Amino acid sequence: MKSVPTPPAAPVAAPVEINADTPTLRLFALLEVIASKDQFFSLQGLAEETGIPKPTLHRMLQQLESAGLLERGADSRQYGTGVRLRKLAENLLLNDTFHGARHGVLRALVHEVGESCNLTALSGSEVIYLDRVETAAPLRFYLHSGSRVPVHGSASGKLFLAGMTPAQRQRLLAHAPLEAFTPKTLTNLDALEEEIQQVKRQGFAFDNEEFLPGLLCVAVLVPSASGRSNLCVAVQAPIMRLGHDKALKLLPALQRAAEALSRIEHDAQNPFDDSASA
Amino acid sequence: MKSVPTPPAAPVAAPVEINADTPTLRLFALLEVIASKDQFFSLQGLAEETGIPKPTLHRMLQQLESAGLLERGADSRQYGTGVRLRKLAENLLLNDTFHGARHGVLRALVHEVGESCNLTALSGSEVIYLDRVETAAPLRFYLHSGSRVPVHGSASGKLFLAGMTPAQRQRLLAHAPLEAFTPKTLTNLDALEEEIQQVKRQGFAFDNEEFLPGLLCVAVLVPSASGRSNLCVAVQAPIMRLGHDKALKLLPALQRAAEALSRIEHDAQNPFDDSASA
DNA sequence: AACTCATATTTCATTTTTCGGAATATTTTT
DNA sequence: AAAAATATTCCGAAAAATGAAATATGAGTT
Repeated sequence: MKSVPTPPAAPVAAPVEINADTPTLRLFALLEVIASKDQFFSLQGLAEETGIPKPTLHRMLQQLESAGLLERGADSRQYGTGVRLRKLAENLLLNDTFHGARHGVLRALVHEVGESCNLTALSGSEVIYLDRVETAAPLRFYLHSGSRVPVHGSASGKLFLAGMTPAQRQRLLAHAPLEAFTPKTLTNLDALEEEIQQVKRQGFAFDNEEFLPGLLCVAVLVPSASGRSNLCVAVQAPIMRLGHDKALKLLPALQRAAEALSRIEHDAQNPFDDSASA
Repeated sequence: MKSVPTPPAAPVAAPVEINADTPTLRLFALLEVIASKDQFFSLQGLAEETGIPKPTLHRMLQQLESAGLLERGADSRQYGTGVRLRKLAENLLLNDTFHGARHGVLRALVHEVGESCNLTALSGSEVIYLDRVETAAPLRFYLHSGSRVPVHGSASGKLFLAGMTPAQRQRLLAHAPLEAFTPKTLTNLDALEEEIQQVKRQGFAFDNEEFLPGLLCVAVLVPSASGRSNLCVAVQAPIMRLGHDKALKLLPALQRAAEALSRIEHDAQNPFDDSASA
């Protein structure tokens, strides 16, 4: 029996330690606690969770809010992440992947499969292209890094959705209609949910002309050591060159690339873990 | 040997402003500069670019490095972003389903009404743009999310003011004189108060070229389960395209979007409560 | 090897910021 | 209307940031 990939660690209220040597790093640690939430939070709640005295926490939050890093929700006692923080996060991911080892892996993958590939992440309700390497073939789609595509009309998007809890997924999808980009776009919530379940079972996702007519795409998640992943690798090609069956044959190469990408992060995190690459 | 004189170190005259009121925010602004780079950088280079004195910058970088937010390359004089920072960025985007959902609603609204729309909140004494989706029309105002506009010169601001008690309103407005941005700006407290009463009666607010000449804007509050709301949706367009009467016709669509936005937060009102609800 | 020049790091007195207990204010609940 | 919960402000003591100057390091050159 095949075990499903472990879902993210249960959101158990754990005693979060905000220990750092300097005020700034404490503030930063606070941001990390906040970034790990998928809910708005109140001063009181955060104070209890972190053990920071309320006046101190109040000042911290106020500072972050006035800087645009946090914002308050409709009920003004609730805080959430702000525009500025999101922009920083996007910039960080965008600029970070272009150079370095990840780009190399992507290039190798393109060389192996012969079609354009890209690295994607979820940002808000859209999928953003972090990096992309083009095939040499003359017929191509114009999609460069930094582009955004809808979550329900992209292979990567489906994978990210599959990694969420039903509540998170519902929050993201239930309040706005699913725009139809092509006749094949899944615009029905139930159909999409079914597809997502299948994606979860399979471990990979297709986009079969659901965003751009003539464009087929297969994606897999880049496994993350800790919890959910916010990274996908995908192959993309004109359907006349890459049909469904042929795309399936590329899966092993994709998986290998995903593993390699995963290892890059892992190695960076554990510099002493000398895994002998025999 | 090296025959090329000097690597064309760009005559960096670009004065990146690191202006913030607190050490922490300065540090954060520095991180933003760093995040916008797609390559490693040196202390010297950053110092020149930002104008921060070298000892200060050195301490900042050291602090960030020892916290794992930055890393140094093999050549120990080169800094780049660290795992921890990337992890934060990924988490941030991954968990930001609220913003994602709101963005989706906003996008649908823009699609429906054909003009740029935005989501605003009151932050301090100003209105901040939480999110914005542009129309495809070529003539547009350049207002991006994160912008701040005065409370007395924006449709959203008037709605927020209308939701306050007279005492709160007074406290906020008496603080500073009402700056005139255009000839139509309400700079007189009594006139503003009268307008606010009307807004309260109507349930929506206009900004008729009171902030930018030629810009018309209509806004409604996003109803909040608990009393006062700190969220608005608004349509914005050049007055030549969107007159007063035409704007009135868009109100139902706005209201519907506001309802949808309201539901997003309502659906997840009790984060820690999974059994006690009636 | 010795010198030079550019960059990196340490030192330290001064200024600025943070800290958080206690008091006050606001909102929600009873 | 009172009580309870939550949010915000005050303010003196403690901690941290600041940056000019001094010092250290290292790459390139003579």
